[in-house]
Amino acid sequence: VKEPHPVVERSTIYEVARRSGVSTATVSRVMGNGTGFSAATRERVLGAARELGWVPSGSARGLAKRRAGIVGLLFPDFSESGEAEDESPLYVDQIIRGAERAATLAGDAVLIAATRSANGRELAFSVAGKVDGLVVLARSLPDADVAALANSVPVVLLASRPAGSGTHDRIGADNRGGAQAVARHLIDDHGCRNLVFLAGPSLSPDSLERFAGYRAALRAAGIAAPRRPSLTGGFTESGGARAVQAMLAERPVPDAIVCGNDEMAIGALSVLKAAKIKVPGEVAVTGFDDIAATRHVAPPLTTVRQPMQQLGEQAVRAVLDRVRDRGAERREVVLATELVIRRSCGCRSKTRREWAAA
Amino acid sequence: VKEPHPVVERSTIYEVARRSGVSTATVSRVMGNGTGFSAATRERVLGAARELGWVPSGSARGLAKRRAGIVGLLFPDFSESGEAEDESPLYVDQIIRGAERAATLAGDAVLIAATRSANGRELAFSVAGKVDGLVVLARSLPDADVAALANSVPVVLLASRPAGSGTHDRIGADNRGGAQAVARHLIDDHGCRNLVFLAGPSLSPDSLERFAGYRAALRAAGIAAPRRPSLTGGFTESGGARAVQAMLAERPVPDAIVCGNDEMAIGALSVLKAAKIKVPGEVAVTGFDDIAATRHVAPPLTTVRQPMQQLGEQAVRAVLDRVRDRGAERREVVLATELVIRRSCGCRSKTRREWAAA
DNA sequence: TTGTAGGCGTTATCAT
DNA sequence: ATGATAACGCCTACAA
Repeated sequence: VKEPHPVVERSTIYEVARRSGVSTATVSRVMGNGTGFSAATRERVLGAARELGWVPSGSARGLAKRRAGIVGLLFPDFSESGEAEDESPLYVDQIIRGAERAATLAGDAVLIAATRSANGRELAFSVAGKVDGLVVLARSLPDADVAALANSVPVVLLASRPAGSGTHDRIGADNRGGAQAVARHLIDDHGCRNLVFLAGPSLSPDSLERFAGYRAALRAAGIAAPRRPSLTGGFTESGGARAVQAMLAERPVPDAIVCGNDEMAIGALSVLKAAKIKVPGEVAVTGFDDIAATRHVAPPLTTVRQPMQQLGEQAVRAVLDRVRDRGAERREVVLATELVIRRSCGCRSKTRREWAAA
Repeated sequence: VKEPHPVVERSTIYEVARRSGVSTATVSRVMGNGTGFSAATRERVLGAARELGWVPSGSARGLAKRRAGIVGLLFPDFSESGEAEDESPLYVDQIIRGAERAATLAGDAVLIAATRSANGRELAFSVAGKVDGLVVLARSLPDADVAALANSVPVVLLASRPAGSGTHDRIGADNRGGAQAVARHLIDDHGCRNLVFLAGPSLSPDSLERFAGYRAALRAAGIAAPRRPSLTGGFTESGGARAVQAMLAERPVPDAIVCGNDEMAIGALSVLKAAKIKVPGEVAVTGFDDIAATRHVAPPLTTVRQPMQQLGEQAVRAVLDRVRDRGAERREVVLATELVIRRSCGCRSKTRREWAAA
């Protein structure tokens, strides 16, 4: 059976103009929320447009206005890189949501593209042509490619290496401060002295910064800390589980395991449970990001909240601003992170403030 | 301090042509992965492009080829509709991921836009102009608007009302079958006779279908079932919690609570726990979707897996196919769902098959 | 292999 | 308030 499908040959402004008895200029005026036409004309034009199912071509419009009304978001997708499991996908999803919100609010749309294994460079330049500006999430592309990209279109770096990383606008979260805060809490409020840090991918700026904050806290407490993280879990749940498993086989249980993100902490929790090691009784565990699952695991995870949606929002706002004024001063925004105390650190739902008071 | 920012005035094909000593036609050829030029020319052109930081304008290209190389994804965002909490955001995020993957694979990009309270119609038509085709997630727009949209651009419905819903292509999951499967499992394998269904938003096609499947299972077992769900939780965790809370105050604890999605089931679990009602001991609880958190709650949630990424993938594949051949036969795809047995139903990690064997 | 030139659908500048 | 009419930056026959 051959089902007839309504063929929609896209109509043009000319047809609308003819049908409504005006010039294309007038049609353009009523569509471009401009002014300079009577109410009657407006209705006629809108009516004709509706009848023809016409919507102005974004391409033609973009060409004429030299503005596509689209901002791109480039992020890395590691889901095919060996691991069957995605690497902190929730983090990226939140950023996407934030970006979408800010863009829509500004009357723009957002184009998303995940750079995978090899296609990165090519993909990046493909989307660069379609957008007015680009926000590039950390580890989406090699630095050289990012530099080249920035030579073709306004680029804002997201969650990348802080400062000195070049001449681009940059939005990020205070990873260092957040990590330092959890570690300090563990040390000061729970008396931990023997801690270990479970790091993410070695080239993750986030992981690097968090480790730096962790070290700073230890240093401040006069506790020796290794120069490099002793444990590595690739930011995934299974990676975190494996790392802790291995640790258990090699050394005594520490006072606390400070994890580079929530997924790894959750993985840690599960192997600790399987090994019948009590959390937080025998060892405290903390995460980073504050993804939804942190509230559901047992015990609820103490972690550091990162304003993920805001990161996305601020990033597109930054590109949009730069698109409007390419000569503007370079922007560098660091959003605050917040210690979220639950049970896995040893607290019983007390807030940080209550601890301070005690 | 006024930091100088590298101003990137976008260059054009003309400048590249001049700089590399060829015509614009040749430049176009080497960019459009076409053929018809010597290796030497190619290098010269590419070099000039790189030096100028030139990438072909998507707008100009789209206008000339009558193809933007972009497909749009429209989804609803309920996060501002009173509830502070998002409604099953994870579901949408997965679909976005799938859509992105399929689009990138096809050499296209995907534009995302969330329809909120009022902006819906306007937003939809705005993105319609920027894309070659549109996948519209259920409840993004009133039916009338969808119909109007489809009159302007190829539209594929995602997770919407099945069949008869008009003349659009449609991709969905077997919600009915999945719901029927869990319910049957509860009845046949766990001897439940007194079940209740916790529904989502009343106009959610997914919720409707799941309830229908639930009823079918009861009917098949000779159990009376109400025509309409007795409990409603708006697909959110807090909504699910409230609904179960209310239920507890009004009637005896049932044998099982079949939830319309995982978030509500998780909410149910938490109030049940607070009320010291044992799951699955006193009451079984099941979810739908199989989001990540289902594995972390206690007890792990028995649920129905829905291939969320695949939904997104298939949907963009469908639009892309339709863009290529507007006269093609209408497509209607229903992806299979899968019963995922964990502990909240009363099973001890047994698979469905093992139950069948027993 | 390469160049010429018309056209793609809008917007915007001048006129009127 | 409305109409002509150049751009806008690229693609693609058609020629050479």
